Amino acid sequence: MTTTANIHDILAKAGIKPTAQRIAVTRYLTDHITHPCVDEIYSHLLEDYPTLSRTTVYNTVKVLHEHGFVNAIDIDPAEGQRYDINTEPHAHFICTSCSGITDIPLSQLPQLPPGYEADEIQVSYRGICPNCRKKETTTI
Amino acid sequence: MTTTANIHDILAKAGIKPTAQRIAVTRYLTDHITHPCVDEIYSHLLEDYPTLSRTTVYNTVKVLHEHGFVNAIDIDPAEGQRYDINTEPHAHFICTSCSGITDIPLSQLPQLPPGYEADEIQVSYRGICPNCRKKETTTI
DNA sequence: GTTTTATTTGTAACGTTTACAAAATTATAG
DNA sequence: CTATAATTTTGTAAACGTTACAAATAAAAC
Repeated sequence: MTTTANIHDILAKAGIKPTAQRIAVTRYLTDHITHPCVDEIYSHLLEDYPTLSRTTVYNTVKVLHEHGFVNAIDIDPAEGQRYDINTEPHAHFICTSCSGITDIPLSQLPQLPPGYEADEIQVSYRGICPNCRKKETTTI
Repeated sequence: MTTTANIHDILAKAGIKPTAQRIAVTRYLTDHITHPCVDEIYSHLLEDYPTLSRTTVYNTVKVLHEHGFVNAIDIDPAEGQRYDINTEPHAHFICTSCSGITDIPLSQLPQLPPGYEADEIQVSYRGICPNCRKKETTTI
């Protein structure tokens, strides 16, 4: 279980000053593994931190990303960048019907030709998720 | 070889009225497989089509995408969506040093769990390309 | 040739993100 | 403990890619 105290220590150990705002953002990301965008994090935290600024959330996810604590995932430029605290290699399935994002395990990573070395891999699928396919066939 | 006449017929056959602008945009994409963004297409075509509108380029790539003639690739939300006339499954290697995008063959597609069916797959790597790695080791 | 339809154009607006400076907070030194 | 310095947060303004929309243009249908 990732408590506030844990997050405090993890940030401090990485040289990131563990301010209340940074802990809150990190906590939101660990508690909501739904690949939220900045605005989602911001509006949810606003209830508990009424003075929170959107810029602070942008700054924080940037710091977290630079330290490798989160992955920035490029799904749709139109709706803003999303962030994923799960940095284990895995794929994302984006349902074109319900817009839901499902984590898909990657049994084996696609290989790169010799000479290339990757720091980050992103694999994303687009299609109809099993849930929406079910609805389609039963209601139509 | 893909001539203007070819493109004309391909668009017409798909039910897309082959206007001069649409042919020009499609031609640019077939001649420049460098995954250009809308603005790149627009500014290059502006020389030959001085009245061309950015909106027309947006409209055209949208139509081409809807008909499956191009893939929209999500690389960096900050710099706009890129388009790829090569719709064969392949990966993209983005060099964090020179920002170049290299096409990488995909020997085998990552598998999806049962129940999922994908219309589109995107695989992207981020790292240092062989070219930049060479420069690093020789100049430093 | 006139009417209808489709396309192009240009401007305005939208949403996400960055730049920036002022305010607030936290750390450091005496 | 107080004064100073450094860092962080905040809020506004601006940048950027993109979309909405209506007027202008071009093409098609009759």
